[in-house]
Amino acid sequence: MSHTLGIRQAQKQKTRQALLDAALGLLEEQSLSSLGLREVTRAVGVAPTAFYRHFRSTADLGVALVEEALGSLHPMIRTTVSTTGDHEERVTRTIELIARHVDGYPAHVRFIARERHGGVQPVREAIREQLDRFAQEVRDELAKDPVSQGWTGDDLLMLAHLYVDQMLSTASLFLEALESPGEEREERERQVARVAARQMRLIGLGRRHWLD
Amino acid sequence: MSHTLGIRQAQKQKTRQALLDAALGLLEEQSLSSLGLREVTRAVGVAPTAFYRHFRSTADLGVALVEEALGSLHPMIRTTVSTTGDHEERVTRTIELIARHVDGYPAHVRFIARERHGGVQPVREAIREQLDRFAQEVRDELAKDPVSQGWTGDDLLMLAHLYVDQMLSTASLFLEALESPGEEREERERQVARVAARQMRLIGLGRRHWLD
DNA sequence: CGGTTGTGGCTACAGTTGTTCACTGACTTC
DNA sequence: GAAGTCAGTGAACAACTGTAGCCACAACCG
Repeated sequence: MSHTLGIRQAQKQKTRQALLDAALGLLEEQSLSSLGLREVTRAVGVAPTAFYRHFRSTADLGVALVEEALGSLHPMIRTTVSTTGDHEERVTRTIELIARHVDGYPAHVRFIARERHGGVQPVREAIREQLDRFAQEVRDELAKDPVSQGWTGDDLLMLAHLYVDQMLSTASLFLEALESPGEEREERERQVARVAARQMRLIGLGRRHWLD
Repeated sequence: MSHTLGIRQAQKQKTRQALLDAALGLLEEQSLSSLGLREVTRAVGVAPTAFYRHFRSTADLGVALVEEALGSLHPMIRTTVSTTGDHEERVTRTIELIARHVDGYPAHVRFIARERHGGVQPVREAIREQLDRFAQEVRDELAKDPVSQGWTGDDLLMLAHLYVDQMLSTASLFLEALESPGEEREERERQVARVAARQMRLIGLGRRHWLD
């Protein structure tokens, strides 16, 4: 299926990616609704009008960024939730994975947290769509677990949403810890991991006693 | 203690409040980091320079808005968490209260949800400060409950944070429901209330089995 | 090879922005 | 009642914004 792009298409993808990267960098200290098209092109080193060859507007670029930040995350979610082992083990592994992802893609995480409730409607919707998909996937994995016997699909979905929200909230806290002055950082990361682990453990307890 | 303001001070407070109100209105469809000072003064009907008599910058105005949106909410939190009755009853009453608050002050709720992770650092910090205070207050109320016997202060605080996050997330969902086209609105509100109630019930279950 | 396509550059335009300065005139204080 | 304070005004500034029209030139296709 993979068609080798012509030199032309390849160059276009390259500048497009440069625009996305530059925008993501600029969004570390402002929100999308204040991001200017000229600002982005200036950072890349292309003419302002070149922007239109790739995106209709900055809102459009924002939607593309959502895809980039969350689109490739679905397989990761599925495997994380479905890994075997006892509950305690799964909790620590999930949190470790979140921490690693935040370390690897801090700008993406910040972007999602910021624009989830941000001022640009199409971007908000794109994020909500992706998160809803996450919740559905988590529910599907939870359904396979023997603990879920007797649960209604509705209840499984509400638990899945709780997990997804919890994961995103934890990611955001890891991000804050990441921005701490050097010496405090590790300590704050450990504390975030500790609190998050106990919260997930508590939710897991509620889950096990749901049908009492 | 309450000193009657002179006519002058009263007028000043009045325009200050007008600026805050106008800003809150404008922030329904954009984020603080893109809010212009001239935009605000234009909406109020005063000269741009008048803005400086009240705020150093729009970020400064944002911090004032945080105070207005959350400052007066502390007594409400305390009484809500501490009300007597069985757990089920408390859950539905809390959610009812959140729904009512979102109905009464939708712009404030939107502002907090939007700027909690927004692009303006001083505002983010102001919100975090207030939410941390909420968590501490919730912990203090939880500590009085006999169910909390044997709990460490640390564990109570982590549970309190879970509750606060859950409340804010629920408020944001109510807000989305509020913006639905007329006929769907009530139905979506009911669904949000139902899911939120079950999530809080599940957390409550985890809480009761924490020390097993 | 020759014609077509399309990415990106350049110039220009009309609006907007934050901030400054000197100012007015109603209120407050002595 | 005179002197002082200070919220709000108006004009001017340089810098910035999104968008339009036209052009260059490298890559593509027949």
